[in-house]
Amino acid sequence: MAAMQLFYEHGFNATTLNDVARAARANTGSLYYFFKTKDDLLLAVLDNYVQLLWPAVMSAPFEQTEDPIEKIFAVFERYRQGLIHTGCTRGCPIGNLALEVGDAKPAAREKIALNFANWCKAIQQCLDAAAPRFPPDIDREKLSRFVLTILEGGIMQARGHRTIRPFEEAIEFLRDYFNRLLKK
Amino acid sequence: MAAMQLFYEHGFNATTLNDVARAARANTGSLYYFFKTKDDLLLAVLDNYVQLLWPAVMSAPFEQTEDPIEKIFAVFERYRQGLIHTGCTRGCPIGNLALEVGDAKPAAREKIALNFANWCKAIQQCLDAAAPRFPPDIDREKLSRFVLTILEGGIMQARGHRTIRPFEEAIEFLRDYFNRLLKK
DNA sequence: GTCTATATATTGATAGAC
DNA sequence: GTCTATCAATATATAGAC
Repeated sequence: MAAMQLFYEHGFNATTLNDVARAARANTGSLYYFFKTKDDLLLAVLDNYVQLLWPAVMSAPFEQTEDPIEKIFAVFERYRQGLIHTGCTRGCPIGNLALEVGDAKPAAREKIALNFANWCKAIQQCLDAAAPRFPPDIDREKLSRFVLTILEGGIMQARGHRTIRPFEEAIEFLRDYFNRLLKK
Repeated sequence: MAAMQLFYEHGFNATTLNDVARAARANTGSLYYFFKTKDDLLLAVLDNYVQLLWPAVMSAPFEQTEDPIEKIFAVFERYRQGLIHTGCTRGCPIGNLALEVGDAKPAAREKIALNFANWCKAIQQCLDAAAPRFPPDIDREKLSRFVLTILEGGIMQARGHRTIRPFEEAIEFLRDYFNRLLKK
């Protein structure tokens, strides 16, 4: 799906159907055989991201280590490598779309929320696996959302400053928070 | 400045100069007397946000309490009220622009980075004022960026889910982290 | 400085041949 | 299913009167 890459690189509004068709080595007319409107194409892209969560995001980092907490940091390391690889010009495709078209397109926003929720569920699996090490009053579902908060906020600043440092610092603080949270 | 409000509500690319002119009760032709291009208008808007940091963002929350740490949470409360007031459809105008046009327009990105840096500086003033209560190995400049990370990440999820909860949870976790960090 | 009018390009989308 | 051709609308931007 060529649109996925283009929306990721330039955003939804800045990508024309001409761009999409050219990248797919087709013509604009052909696009409309598959997608009724440009918004429909966006929804298809967001559905695609839902499908890609495990194969493209979680599976590799999760296999790198047995420790559930370290799995989380392996996921962050994957995003860190992505930022470095693009010179901190691109971050999280879902986060980008959340802020660009979130409120204007209800159907898209719901799929964005689903992407967020599924991402958090994967992280919560790790937190649950380490449940005995956490204080009993810690809500691990909320904590999984806080982990995403740190990821997205760190990515945003890395892109804003075009340097990986704010993202790396965010990882360090998350590490410090976990250290203070987890039983020794 | 009408463009500021429109970029905030609909984003940069989704706002036309016609929209801006109409909101300013003028005509598109008039806009070009003040701004050479649409990108120039964006830069002016971002400059405006730099000027507004203290009068429109920091001053009121900072005056609400003497405790420097509570000043920070007063700032978060201000953003929380903003989210609630708009039904979680709008968040941080700088964050929006950072992810929508950040990499495509270098001049804009630099002004976005300046907005981020100044925001963090204000927060760091609070952290420095509470310096003796922090562990000596805590880098308060980095911590100020982590505070922004949590703000922006929390706003993003609040908008994605169209509910204030993720933002409120982020505040709770920041509070918990500070509690664990600060000397009793 | 603000207006009207318009140039030029591009947009999302459609029609119909093959 | 993919193409060519094209529509109608809209975009940014300009020219020149007042």
